Amino acid sequence: MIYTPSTMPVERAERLRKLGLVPTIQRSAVLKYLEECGGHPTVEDVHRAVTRRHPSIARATVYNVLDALKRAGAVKELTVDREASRYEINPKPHHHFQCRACGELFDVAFPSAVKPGDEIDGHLVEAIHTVLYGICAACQRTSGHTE
Amino acid sequence: MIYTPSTMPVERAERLRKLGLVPTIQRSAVLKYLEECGGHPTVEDVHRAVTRRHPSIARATVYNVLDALKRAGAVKELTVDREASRYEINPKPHHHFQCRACGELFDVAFPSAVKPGDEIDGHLVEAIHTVLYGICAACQRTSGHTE
DNA sequence: GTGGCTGCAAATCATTTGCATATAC
DNA sequence: GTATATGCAAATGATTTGCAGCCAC
Repeated sequence: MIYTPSTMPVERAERLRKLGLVPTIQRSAVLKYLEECGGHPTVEDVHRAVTRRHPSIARATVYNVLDALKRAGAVKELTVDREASRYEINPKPHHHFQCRACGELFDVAFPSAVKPGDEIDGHLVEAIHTVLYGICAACQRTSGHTE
Repeated sequence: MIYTPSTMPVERAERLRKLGLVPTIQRSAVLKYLEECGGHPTVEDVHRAVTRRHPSIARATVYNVLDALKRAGAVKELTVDREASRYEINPKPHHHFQCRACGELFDVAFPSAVKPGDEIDGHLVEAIHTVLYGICAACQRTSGHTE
């Protein structure tokens, strides 16, 4: 097993500690990538990216790290249909739109009819997960999107 | 291979034909179960139920049948997080609520802030998939639901 | 030192696929 | 008879797990 001792910016180590996580080079690298990419990478995306600088990071470790970051509230897991999970830095509340032509996923913002704290049929709402499906702006311009 | 010749109510055979599907006993049985159960069964649920009367139905056939019914518009596939897909008879539009205590899935109705045909950031919306998470009415009465 | 993490490999689970055979019409 | 479905088994792909060795503190 190749296990690289941690060297990372002090700020990110501090950031991880504040999240209640032992700062390791793997966690630092994953967090750094998520902050920089700004999109909705899959586990594979994260693993591929992080592997460039740290070739020995295991796929299972990426799963572990993402799960730890999720439980610490630093990132959100995003599941659309049965595709591989995606992760994003926890930002202000928003929803997602997936284009059925190109498959791309977009952040979209719109008012929700329901908010955390609301009650529906006696059920207490804590979180809302909405995905819109359709044709994205770019694909509408490309002919052939109508089926 | 044991392949049972079809015997089914004329109405359901007709129903399947109107959906553009060759009526087979397997399709009839799956449709019948979905109509009767009224919930959100998984593929395994459907397979287990249908197997009682037709012991030789293959799991793969249940997948095929559900997919055919879905493409024909008779049922909807429902994915929540990374759990196994669930299927429901295509009813009037509604959303779903999942209890994080007991895991149960409920149908809920509330006005959507977005409708099919709307545009958001230039993206054309065709469908909306919303899942609410929280504590259901029954689990709120049971102490211990607050973590 | 000690408990928490990691790398690696094997296992699991839902779903898909290939193919020979049976059915609907 | 022909196109379509089914049963069965093996393959796939994402995710999880078990475990021995390493690191943070």
